[in-house]
Amino acid sequence: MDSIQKIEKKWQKYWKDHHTFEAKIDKNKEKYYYLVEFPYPSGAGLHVGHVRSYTALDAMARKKRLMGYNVLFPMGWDAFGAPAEQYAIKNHIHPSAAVKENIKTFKAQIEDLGISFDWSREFSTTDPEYYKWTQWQFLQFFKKGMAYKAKKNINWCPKCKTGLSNEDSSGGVCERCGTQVEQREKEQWMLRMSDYAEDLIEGLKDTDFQERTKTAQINWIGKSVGAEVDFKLKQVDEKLTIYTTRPDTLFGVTFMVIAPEHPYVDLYSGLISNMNEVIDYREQANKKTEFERTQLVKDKTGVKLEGLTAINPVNGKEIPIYISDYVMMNYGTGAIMAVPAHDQRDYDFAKKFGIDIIPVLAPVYLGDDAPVEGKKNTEREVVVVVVKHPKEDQYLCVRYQKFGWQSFIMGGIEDDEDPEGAARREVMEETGYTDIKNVQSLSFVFQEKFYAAHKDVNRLTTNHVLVVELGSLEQKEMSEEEKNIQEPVWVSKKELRDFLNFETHKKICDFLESGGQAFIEDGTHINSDLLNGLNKQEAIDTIIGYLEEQGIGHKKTNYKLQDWIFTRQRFWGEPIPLIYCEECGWVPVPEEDLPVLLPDVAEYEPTDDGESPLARIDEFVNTTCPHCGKPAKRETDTMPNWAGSSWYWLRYMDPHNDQEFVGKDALKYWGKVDWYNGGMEHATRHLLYARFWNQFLYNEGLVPNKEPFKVRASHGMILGEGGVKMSKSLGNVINPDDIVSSYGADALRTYEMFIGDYEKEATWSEQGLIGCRRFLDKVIRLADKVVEKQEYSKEIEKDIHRTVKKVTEDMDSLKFNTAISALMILLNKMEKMDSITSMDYRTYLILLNPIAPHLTEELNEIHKLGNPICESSWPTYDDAMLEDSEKEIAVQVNGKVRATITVSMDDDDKEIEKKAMAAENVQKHIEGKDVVKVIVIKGKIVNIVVK
RNA sequence: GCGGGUAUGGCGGAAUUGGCAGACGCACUAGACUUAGGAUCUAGCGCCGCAAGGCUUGCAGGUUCAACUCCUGUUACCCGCACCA
Repeated sequence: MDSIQKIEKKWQKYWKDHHTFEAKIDKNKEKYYYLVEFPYPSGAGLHVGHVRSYTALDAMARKKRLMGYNVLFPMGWDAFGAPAEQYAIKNHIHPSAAVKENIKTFKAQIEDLGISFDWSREFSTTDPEYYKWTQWQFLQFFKKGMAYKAKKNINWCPKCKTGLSNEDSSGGVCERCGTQVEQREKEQWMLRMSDYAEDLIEGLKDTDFQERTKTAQINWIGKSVGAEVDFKLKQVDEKLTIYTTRPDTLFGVTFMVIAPEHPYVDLYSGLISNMNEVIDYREQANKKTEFERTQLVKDKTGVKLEGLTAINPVNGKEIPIYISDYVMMNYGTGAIMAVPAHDQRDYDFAKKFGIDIIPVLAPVYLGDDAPVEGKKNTEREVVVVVVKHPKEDQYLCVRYQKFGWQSFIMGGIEDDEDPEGAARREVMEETGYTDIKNVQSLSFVFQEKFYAAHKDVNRLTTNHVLVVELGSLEQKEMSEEEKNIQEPVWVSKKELRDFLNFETHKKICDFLESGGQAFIEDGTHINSDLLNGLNKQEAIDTIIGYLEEQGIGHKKTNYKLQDWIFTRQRFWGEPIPLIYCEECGWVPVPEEDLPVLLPDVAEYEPTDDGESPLARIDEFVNTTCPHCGKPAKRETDTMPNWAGSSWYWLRYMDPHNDQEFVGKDALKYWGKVDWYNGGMEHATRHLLYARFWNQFLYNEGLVPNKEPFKVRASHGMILGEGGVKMSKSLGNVINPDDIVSSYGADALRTYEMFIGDYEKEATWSEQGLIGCRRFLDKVIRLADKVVEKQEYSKEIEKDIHRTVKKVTEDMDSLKFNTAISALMILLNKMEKMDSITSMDYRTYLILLNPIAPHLTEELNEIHKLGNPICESSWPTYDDAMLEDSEKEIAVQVNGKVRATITVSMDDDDKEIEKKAMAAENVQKHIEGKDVVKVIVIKGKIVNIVVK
């Protein structure tokens, strides 16, 4: 046999010469469209991670073809972007030259792997024939008002000297270089992606994406349902509109916060007496990077607007207004109502600024004695008083002898009392301490439902928790009788939890220890007028109804998803095909003038002034208005590198069409991508952009499906030996070329498919690779046993059918590792036989072909087993051949395996039971015991239960 | 903080969806053979134990004749989002 490399080259040439993998529209065949994310052709060349996903889809594609499907499996290049530009800047050559060079390397590497891409459909996003249509589609957005230019604060990377979309500056750093982004005001082209927020969530239902991909998208879109509420300003006849998801807590509003950039700050600067302080704060906030704003989460800052207040629309209370950078201008209305009792951020702010905290929602606990049905229901307002020792770290508790209660001091609030008064009275009455220095009401209120045995009624108590400080231990005399009813006890902080026998009082300990926190869970509304007694959801519905009735608010859904910033101030991207005319405004370049080509000059450096390098090229900039013919200027910003990848799968269907971006017939036949493979890092960027783009085209009637992709799968990363990420600096990068030249492409492919769960990370192991090479060598040696015969060997006939089934199913669900394992098992069996038939061998080779295509073709040819495998069909299996007539099953005694017995498929349960009981070791374990039960699961197991 | 995920021998990982845990591969051990290699073949290989046997799927409970699998709680790690009201 020739060397591995020679064989691989030979078959690669064969497939190329015979156009084996070129897809043609064939209405008699069912289509299947496999897509793998096209790479950015970097100078570093192919990575073993690319090999993993390309091979996986290649294996599925090859198998589907053998099964008779018309498979589209294309490849191309996503070549706009920074690295090529950097290279060009350094070496003063046009980026397209560098791109051309890199593509050549990449393509040769992929061809060496024997991936069955249809190269007749290859293109690069940087080809003018391609980006002509990217520009054309941008104009469709423009014409529908879906692209607009807006001056706004954008994310600016000072290193790359370009604006970035929110998706590209996630976490406040530039996706490309990791630099902290700054906020810069700039005019930018935007695509109205936020209009599609709901559709992008809804559309997920029509896809089979992995759960993690769906949730990543849903989180990014960030839908929240709430209400907008208008608060009148006291000093002027104007209202401040806020957005909240918790309109049910409206009665607990004690202040409001607006974003530092909120327009009201300037609008009402005349009314604000501390404007200097406010402006100061705003400037500081502006200087903070996104990073600083989010890193200092805990520490709230802000300034009160003196002289400007709002009125709570539901109770008429006057409410102070603050500015603070914890409220963002770009979400909701840039203003919030603050309810410190029920929002942690508001709570932190209120604590820092000494603002009131009013609980309006109380948790409801069930007492130890549950309410009894049929008993009278009564309600009571109650205080629970935590008394601090004046010197020691101790708390005053009470032992209520009669009921065995050990608790804080408790008591009812009388009609003419407030909670504070009740607290004072109860402390004095029950414990005799009189020197009460200070009573503080905690923002902790809870309700408890229980059966009050001493009164024989059901009770619902609303418990107000107060903290009392004593000035001294001055105490009035208490009678023995009183002490017998209730005995005051000082308990140290450490023993407090053990002493208290009320669960609710332990919760008070939690609250005190945590330093206080907002209550954000569900409960029952209190202090809330029409909402009292309702739970969270009921109250939200009720109050929204009320607000709408009164015309002071309405239900509102908000999304975090924002419009797509679609311009970059860089050279190496698609020029935006628009012209600015003093007379006519923005005018699209006429379709017949597309593409607007990137000029061919040697100045690619980005500029500090935020202008694209294209702005320096007069011949490019100066043109005439297509509308009125007067002198006009071209847009000089370019598109982001996500533009070209937002529709490339459509172009593959019809890549050479110079009349349309894709022909109708091709669209109709190939439809949507059936299986799309790509990296997890694109779950919220490329994948969202692509879906948005496609949905827009769908709404314009330009494509037949609203969702472009059916299945989305992603491969796990391949880590270097030792489980660390492969990186140049660690020097542990595996170059696929080296592996191919020393072990062969088939061995590399087999190994990468065998390495583990396709969707999880995997660690590279040279030894593992060698193991796979050995496996292929064994397959070669197996040929020595072959005798010509057109039927399966009786001995392994069933094994072959089972393996066909296993491999067929596993390969469709990315379980390549178990498919290969099944093939190894079958191989081990065949190796033990004296001879195998040519049909055994050929079937085996076809099953292995999708994984190791070169070797299997070669063996098939040199042993004259039949047509080239790529021109043959996938084997089928017979269900009747899957089961053995006899089977070994386990016999358990009390769940422990004690023996195995051989049963025939025709044996009935009685027969099996008889055999099980007869087994020697079973006898030993049931001897002298009662057989309680015998469970026979046919074909699986017998379990004998004894006592 | 919110959301998603993972946890099984020395290692990568299997387990028909509740039915013999550790398939298959790697590493390792012993032996055979040789053309001395990235060999090949045979046997062994979760842990404790001479054995009988016992223990074992992150940890603690529960349901069941039977739990890696279902339920409750808990820990650790990974990923995504995050002052989003």
